[in-house]
Amino acid sequence: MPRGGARLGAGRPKGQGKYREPTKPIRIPESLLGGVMEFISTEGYNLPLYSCAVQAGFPSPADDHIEGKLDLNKYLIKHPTATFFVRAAGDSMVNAGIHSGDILVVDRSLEAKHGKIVIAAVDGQLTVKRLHKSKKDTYLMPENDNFEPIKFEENSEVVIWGVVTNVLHQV
Amino acid sequence: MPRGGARLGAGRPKGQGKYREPTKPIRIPESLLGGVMEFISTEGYNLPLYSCAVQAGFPSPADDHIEGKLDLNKYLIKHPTATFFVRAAGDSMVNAGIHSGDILVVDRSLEAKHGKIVIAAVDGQLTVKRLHKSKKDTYLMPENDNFEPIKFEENSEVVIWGVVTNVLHQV
DNA sequence: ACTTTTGAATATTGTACGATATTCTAATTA
DNA sequence: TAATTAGAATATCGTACAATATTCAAAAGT
Repeated sequence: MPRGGARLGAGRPKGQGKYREPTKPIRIPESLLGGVMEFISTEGYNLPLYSCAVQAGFPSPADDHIEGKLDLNKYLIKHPTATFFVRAAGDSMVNAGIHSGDILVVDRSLEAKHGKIVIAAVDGQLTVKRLHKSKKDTYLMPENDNFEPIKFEENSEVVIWGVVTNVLHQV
Repeated sequence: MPRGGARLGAGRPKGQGKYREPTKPIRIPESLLGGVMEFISTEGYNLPLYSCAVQAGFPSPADDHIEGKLDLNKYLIKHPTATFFVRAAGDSMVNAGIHSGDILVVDRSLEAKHGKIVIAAVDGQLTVKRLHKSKKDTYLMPENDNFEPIKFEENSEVVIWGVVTNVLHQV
């Protein structure tokens, strides 16, 4: 004998799947499969960002500190095709907060303006310096008194690779 | 009349597709579709890492500086489910390379050992300090002479949230 | 002999579909 | 009347499949 029957609200409810939301099948290159799986399982590496800043009003519980969610790749990399990293060596830029071993995020698509910290190839060697432009000359300035400025000649072997946007320091 | 015919090597060659390699269809939650697309188009945000370090032998062209490829999320986040970020405020840790406005990567799964920089909630307020453990006492030490150490009592309102692994500084 | 045309062969790709999982309610049972 | 059960309804998921794209070389044309 029949049981159940036509009625409103029968059937499996939406959002009961593995991801609690609808999905779409798309094709993934095999080499990126693992990465995509991880990307999904971490929800796109969107991790919470809290704030140390003093809150208005009375001292508040933990949740009130939350500022939002952050994906480091999206936060640090504005132009994926124009970005690369450089591992800093030496202490010529400690005053700018760049220590030996730090990873520098470099954007090749940004204009190398006066005052920006840039990566330059000098004599086939990569160096990180602050760009100092005046009406007459352009210099690559270290931020450490033990090092000498490098004069930037138009037809010299000095090539600016890109502008440093962030420093990743290991504590 | 028939043309062509059975023969070796006929047909579309492998690796001619959009991704130059075989693909597999998998289901993606709709909310992550955009992120996954971006992830694929940037090949998993794997960007080149160059080295400033002095190379052995004669000055070398650009390619010789390459150290490999780097995905920031993988590099900075070892335990995705236990990691969160904190935006630093104030100057109490400048000597440790932490400036106001920096993003701190915090791993909740690491043990807060002596000497580690930690995020702690003190009076409902998040602060970043260096953990100083001696036989008798535990202190939260600022790395700036203008600030006072905070004594860590077992039953106090001080709770350690996690260990700072990296500092992301904007130049 | 060289060029062009044409169908065969095979990789690629988006999506339709069968199988499964889950939940609801009416019918049945205690 | 309350607890249980079976069938209906519908979302979900992996993958098979049809349609497409691309290349190759034999046949036809010049």
